[in-house]
Amino acid sequence: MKINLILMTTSEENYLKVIYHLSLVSPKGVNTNAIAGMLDTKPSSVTDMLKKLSDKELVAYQKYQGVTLTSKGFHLAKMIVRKHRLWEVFLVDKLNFSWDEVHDIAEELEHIKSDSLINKLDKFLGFPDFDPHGDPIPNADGEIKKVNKLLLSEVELNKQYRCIGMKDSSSDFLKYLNKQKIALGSTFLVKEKESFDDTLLVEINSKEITISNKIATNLYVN
Amino acid sequence: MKINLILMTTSEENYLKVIYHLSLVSPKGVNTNAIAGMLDTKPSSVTDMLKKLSDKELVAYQKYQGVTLTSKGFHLAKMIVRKHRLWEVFLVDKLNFSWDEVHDIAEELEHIKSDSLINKLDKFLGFPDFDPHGDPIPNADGEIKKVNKLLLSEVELNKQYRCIGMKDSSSDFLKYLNKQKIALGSTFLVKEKESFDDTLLVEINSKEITISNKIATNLYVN
DNA sequence: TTATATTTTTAGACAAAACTAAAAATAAAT
DNA sequence: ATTTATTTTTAGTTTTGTCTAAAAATATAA
Repeated sequence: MKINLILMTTSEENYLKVIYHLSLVSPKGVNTNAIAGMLDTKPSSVTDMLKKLSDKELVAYQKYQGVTLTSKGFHLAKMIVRKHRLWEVFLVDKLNFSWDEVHDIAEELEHIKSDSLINKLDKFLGFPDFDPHGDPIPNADGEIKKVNKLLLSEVELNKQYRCIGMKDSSSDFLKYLNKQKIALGSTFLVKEKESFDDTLLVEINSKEITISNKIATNLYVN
Repeated sequence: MKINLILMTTSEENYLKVIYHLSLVSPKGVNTNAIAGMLDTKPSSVTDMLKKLSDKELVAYQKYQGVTLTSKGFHLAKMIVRKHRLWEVFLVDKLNFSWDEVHDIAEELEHIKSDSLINKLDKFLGFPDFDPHGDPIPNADGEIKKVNKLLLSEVELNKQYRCIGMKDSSSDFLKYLNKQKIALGSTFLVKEKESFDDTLLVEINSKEITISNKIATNLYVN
């Protein structure tokens, strides 16, 4: 699929990316308000942009019915996600940023338009499959490595698990994890689950700590 | 000088950069038409932008009299040039782009807004003093390493010189140099100068070639 | 010095992407 | 099935950066 000819503005790319992320949760159709919320903009602005994206055949849009991505739009969205995550790997692995600092910078870098740039970057980084938060990096064809993962809140007691990603990659959450010395690859063993509030007693890096349900529902393990 | 608080659009940055480059040649004042030519835009658009930049106190602008950069504008311009050239080093040294491919990509990368990014990149690259075309890279304070250089067209006969930069860094010129196997660091020895058209007979990398005056006036040596 | 040419600026218009406020459609609740 | 609430869209503005066409200033030439 050669669709690099399509010239996209930064704004269009941001909409496409948000629709992509939201459609992973609600594949039936993404609503205007949800998009507006994610982009910190007004629903009326979203409607305008949906018409534009629809004209470009990147989304299927019916008034009042929400949007879905077309295959073109889906592929393009994955390419933007690919760029974002590759740049995050670069920032952490090569420039020594910490994982809670890279999102905003990658948010800018993802809009640089050059296929050869991103493919050379990919090679330079050793074709990584996952970004610093454990999110999968689509390859040049848009293919994504699937990994079976479950939330820490759903695991069996007294079995070893390994941290492989975060559902929430906000700076605040990542800083909390830093404080608790939880990182990608940390091993978890859930010893007890408090039935009242689902708080977990977890052995992590051979130290025991308690983890709230809110935290546990944002950590992926396998 | 802390002027990172000033938020600049990509367009404003491009104007500032062009005014910087032009003012190195005509320090008395840069004219509207010259700016329009460099940015491939209309003089009327330039006038509009000069007013904007003047309001921000980045340029000193008097109707019909051309512009000069203020110290604020001068520093900001050097920071943009710094980013451009550091990204060029990254593209060539780390991603293995050739020197004639990097300009357009660096043109986009130079507008990424993050001081820590550019300073970490600088460190990652080993604090280079020159970009792949031999142009000096301003440091974080805006200081530029001065090097005494002269044009190949101005050198004495039968003396060794080393290529240290190009006046013209266009892709076409760089491709010509590739073909002639001329690169940064190549050694030149001018054996003859044709008085009629100033064509040079040059020994370069122990091979003799003739070099037109146009080429010779675009190569810096020392 | 007056006429001509060039450069620069003004005035008004346009497209992109956002906004506000009001209207219309859909969903939820009585 | 109405009424009420929520969501979404329309209509009309705004801002940024561009444009064209015309006017004004400056530079060049006769």
